[in-house]
Amino acid sequence: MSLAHAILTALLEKPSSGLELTRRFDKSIGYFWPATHQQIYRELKKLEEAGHVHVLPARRPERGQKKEYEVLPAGRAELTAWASAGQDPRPVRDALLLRLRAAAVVGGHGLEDELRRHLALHRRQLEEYLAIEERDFAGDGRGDGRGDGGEERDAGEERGGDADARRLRHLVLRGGIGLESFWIAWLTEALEGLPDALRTA
Amino acid sequence: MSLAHAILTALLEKPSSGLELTRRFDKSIGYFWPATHQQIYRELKKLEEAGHVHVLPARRPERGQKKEYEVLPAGRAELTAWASAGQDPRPVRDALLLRLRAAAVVGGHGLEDELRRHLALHRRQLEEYLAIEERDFAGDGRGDGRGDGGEERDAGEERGGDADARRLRHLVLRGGIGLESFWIAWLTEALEGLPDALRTA
DNA sequence: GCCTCCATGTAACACGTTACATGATTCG
DNA sequence: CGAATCATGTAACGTGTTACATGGAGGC
Repeated sequence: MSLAHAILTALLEKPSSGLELTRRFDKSIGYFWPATHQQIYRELKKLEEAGHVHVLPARRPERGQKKEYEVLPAGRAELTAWASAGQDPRPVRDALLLRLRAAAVVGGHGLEDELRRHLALHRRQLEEYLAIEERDFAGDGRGDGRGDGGEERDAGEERGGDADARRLRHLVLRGGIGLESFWIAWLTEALEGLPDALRTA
Repeated sequence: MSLAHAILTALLEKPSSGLELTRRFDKSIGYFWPATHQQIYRELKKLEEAGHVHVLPARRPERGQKKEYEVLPAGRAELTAWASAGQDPRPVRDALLLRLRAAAVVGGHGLEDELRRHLALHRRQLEEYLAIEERDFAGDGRGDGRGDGGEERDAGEERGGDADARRLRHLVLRGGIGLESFWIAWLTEALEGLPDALRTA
């Protein structure tokens, strides 16, 4: 039920419509829990049925009209409980590792290009994260910062924006930075040691 | 369709029944693409319908009797193509990062314990990987090794067991080691900088 | 009027998770 | 014979993915 809680978090930061949520996800929470608008609509409906959110009654309940959602006390309570609950990490599922494993058995030309392509993707993502860090947490030490990863800067309210919240958001961002850095290091190592049989040229 | 290809890889290394595959997954391929026996049975059925594998005709097609599967040429071709194909990395989905993000908004006592618990889990996984590396790739430099992560040592055949395959399997294992090491480092950093408001004691 | 964008949604499918069902074999 | 274990399988559900449908508003 992680998506529901991701939505509650985003809605607490700022009441929004479904599409607005989708766009905000794309540049913040979606970095570590992406979602399409279909998923979000589906989940908003369930959250409403559960009494965790409701539509702001600024009239207009028709199709094609914006519906602004807001978190209800029950939703906040649910999120608070979930944030502290125990939950095992998801098992790793990485197709690239799997493909290397397959290549060990059947070979695989073109793998070098694929590794380079992934390396470029991870470098781009890392740059994006670093830019956010520079913009929102400039001058902060590790584990301390302001903002969460580039979202709602325009909103300008920062109602939960005390130092602790700031530190937590920076910590999350540093998680993303560390992950991308790991993949870049691993891919670089992989490309150095790749058997000639799997090289492209 | 990664699971299907994971199964093809495992079956090429050694023809097996569904349950045998499940058990082998648990200590090798399952480290980066876990699967339950239900998933594996479902997928084996599809692979058989697609003509990628077939049941060895050592009689016994009844329920409750072992069915030994083997990869057909079409299955090997499919796997070879997949191993070289392009495929974007899956987006990250990490609930712990999400919960830290939620805690930045609604708080969350008990998070410290949860971080410590995850730290312990990742340390255990790292030790498991390192033990495998020590056992199967002892003395090898980075990116070169023998074995893939602890499986089928008993099989003793290693038909694809040339130096390249060995190196690839070691590379995959080093991926796992690197990932666990990253999480350990990040969790340690997180625990150091955790706001007092989120600590358990 | 038409096209584009905004916004909400439906439908169908793929895949992972969990619980349970059923037959065969072995061991006490 | 009963219980445990091996082995295969069904069923139901949650969630992620992809494609498409519908209506309103603004611009040309």
